[in-house]
Amino acid sequence: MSAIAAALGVSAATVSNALSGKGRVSPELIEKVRAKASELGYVPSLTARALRTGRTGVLGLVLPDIANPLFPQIAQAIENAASNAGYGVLIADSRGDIAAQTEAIGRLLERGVDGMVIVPRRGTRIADVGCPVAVIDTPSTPGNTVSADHWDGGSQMGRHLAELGHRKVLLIGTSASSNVQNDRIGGLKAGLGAQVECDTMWIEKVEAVSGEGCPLGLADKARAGFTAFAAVSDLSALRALTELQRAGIGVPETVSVTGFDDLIWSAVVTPALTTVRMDMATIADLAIAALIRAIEPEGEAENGAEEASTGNVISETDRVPMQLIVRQSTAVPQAGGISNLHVQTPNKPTAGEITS
Amino acid sequence: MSAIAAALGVSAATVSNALSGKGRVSPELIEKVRAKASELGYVPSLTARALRTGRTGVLGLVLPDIANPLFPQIAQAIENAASNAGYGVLIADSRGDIAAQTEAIGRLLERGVDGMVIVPRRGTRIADVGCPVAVIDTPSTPGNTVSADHWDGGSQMGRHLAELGHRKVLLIGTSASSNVQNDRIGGLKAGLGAQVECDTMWIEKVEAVSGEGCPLGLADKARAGFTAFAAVSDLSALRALTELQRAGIGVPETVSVTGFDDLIWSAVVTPALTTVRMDMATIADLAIAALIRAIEPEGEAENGAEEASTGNVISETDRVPMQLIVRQSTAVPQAGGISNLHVQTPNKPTAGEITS
DNA sequence: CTGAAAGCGCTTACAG
DNA sequence: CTGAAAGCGCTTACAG
Repeated sequence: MSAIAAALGVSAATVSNALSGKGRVSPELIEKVRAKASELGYVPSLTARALRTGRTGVLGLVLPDIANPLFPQIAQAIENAASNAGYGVLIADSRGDIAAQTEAIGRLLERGVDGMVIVPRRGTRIADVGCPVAVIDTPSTPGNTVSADHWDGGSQMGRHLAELGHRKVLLIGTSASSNVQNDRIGGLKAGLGAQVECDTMWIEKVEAVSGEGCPLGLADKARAGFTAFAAVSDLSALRALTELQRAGIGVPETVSVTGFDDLIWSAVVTPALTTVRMDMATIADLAIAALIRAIEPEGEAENGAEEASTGNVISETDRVPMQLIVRQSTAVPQAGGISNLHVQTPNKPTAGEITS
Repeated sequence: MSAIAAALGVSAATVSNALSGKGRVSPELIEKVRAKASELGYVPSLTARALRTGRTGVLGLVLPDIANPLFPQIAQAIENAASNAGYGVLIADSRGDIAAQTEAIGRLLERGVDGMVIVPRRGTRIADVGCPVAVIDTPSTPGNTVSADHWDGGSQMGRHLAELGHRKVLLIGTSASSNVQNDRIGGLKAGLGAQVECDTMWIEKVEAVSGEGCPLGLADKARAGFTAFAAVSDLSALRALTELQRAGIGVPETVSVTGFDDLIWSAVVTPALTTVRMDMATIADLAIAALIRAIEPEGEAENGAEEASTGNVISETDRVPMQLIVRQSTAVPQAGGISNLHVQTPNKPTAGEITS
């Protein structure tokens, strides 16, 4: 910057004003400064700017566990939204335990992030940290900022299954203390309606398995009359699908298996999984926008409503609809259990049918 | 810092020296400064330090595609290694195309990262950027800094399959231009040995499928005598597994399916996948260590050898061994194709057997 | 062993 | 419309 100022015989202040468009500088000078800047390959020092303005232009992303299969979707969406808004993204891994989450938040704070996006660990309530925070959890969690409408996603799936004629459905979850899972299950039950019988099975996470793995007894469930297995995550759905297939139970002609999240493999397995997808791009855009509103001093006076009792945690409770992605034509078999009524989808690959 | 100095009646320089242990300050004063600092809840401004020292303490992580299912493993390992070394990690997504990769690198550079870890897109040769770069690709890629020994991983898998008696193996890859995949396939062939017949099938990535998906014709291959399907990624292995199961071909009693990378679901499917795992923790540690060696001015004179013709790209070509994880007891059936010679693994979950 | 001074590169009131 | 000055919070030679 001083090089530009020297070359042009003007002051650094003028160069700064010209480049930022803040101060009133004559159009001709602005042009000259710009030209010189690009000629000299000028790259502003964001560090110096940060020291002066007190803002680093960096946002933190705190996740319960980076190893989570959903992480790629989240990270990609946040990174994209942030970089469109001119912000960088620093990652922090809570590695499971809650102490590590606090520590991770602390590290980000030390690095001077202007705000952070937190996907909290189950049951964690994010307290007031030293900067604006957008929480992505579920609409039913207090202090949530923006998230997918998991309940609605569940209800879409439930209606879909009910419409296909399923009357006995097994819901599969992994954590009864997860707000997300409870919302999804609540939605599923509501969508299935009162005349559909359903049970909920809470399964444990598998650490390491060999051979036949850790069977859930799903074949018995199928024999007991369950025709649909609705998992609250694609990972559980995949576990169910392979266990059923292995037991010789045809999917989807005998039973249907559905998941949640549209993880990368769900379109790739045979048969592909019917699932519900979060609109992470929109969620990320809203989260970043909320953060920026809190960070950048808008001309207007402060809204007041935004920063209520939660302190820095922005509570707006935006609900972003989820998308049902139907990949199996999971019509329930006729009473009697004939297994080949199912109309095979042609082999030519076609785009997954996406409903609303 | 100035608050501490004022409270103690010393200079800011002394506080700085006391806290950093650089200058020679009397032990008693150091203690007093420390006490005051923690009493005042002093948090040093990393921004100011960065401006002064020219180093930000932040490393960039550039990935070909954050949506890649391997991303969680990589990001977690890098974040962990970096934060142990006192560095933060800024992420950048190349979102597939090569222009975006260049742009992502540029954004990180503008933010003043001290160095970066790049997992390059296939076929990309990382040129000299403005800071130290550690490249994670394959040992056979020129300019590679550290990576798993994919060839060795393949050969471990090949030997394993050969020992189990497989004599006709189908290798499955998705990209003939990928160095990683070619290394893995080269290793597989070498490990299988000359007396094992093998074909390589290059399959296309599935964008979106519905119903029966996009079958690879694997059932025909099984009928043609292939008894093992060795994919170079767990994703392809999963695709193969579900397609074979769907076609009524028993895995593992009729054919075996193996993958690579030990992605999260590979232990969860039935039957669990035999796979090969990268030691990402070690790879990350080596990458970060190499970066730090290049960033932090060690007392000694520069090594010379490290920064050869590649400019800032550190070429050390460390090979980190891979781990074979046997989850299926995939003994090949007796000649004649009887399908129930396979000894079922007991249902009790046991830890996956990990070999070297 | 300790302190005064300069400066990293910017931006922001404030004068002119 | 343009410039001189101060200062963000640190660290690093250099004196004392």
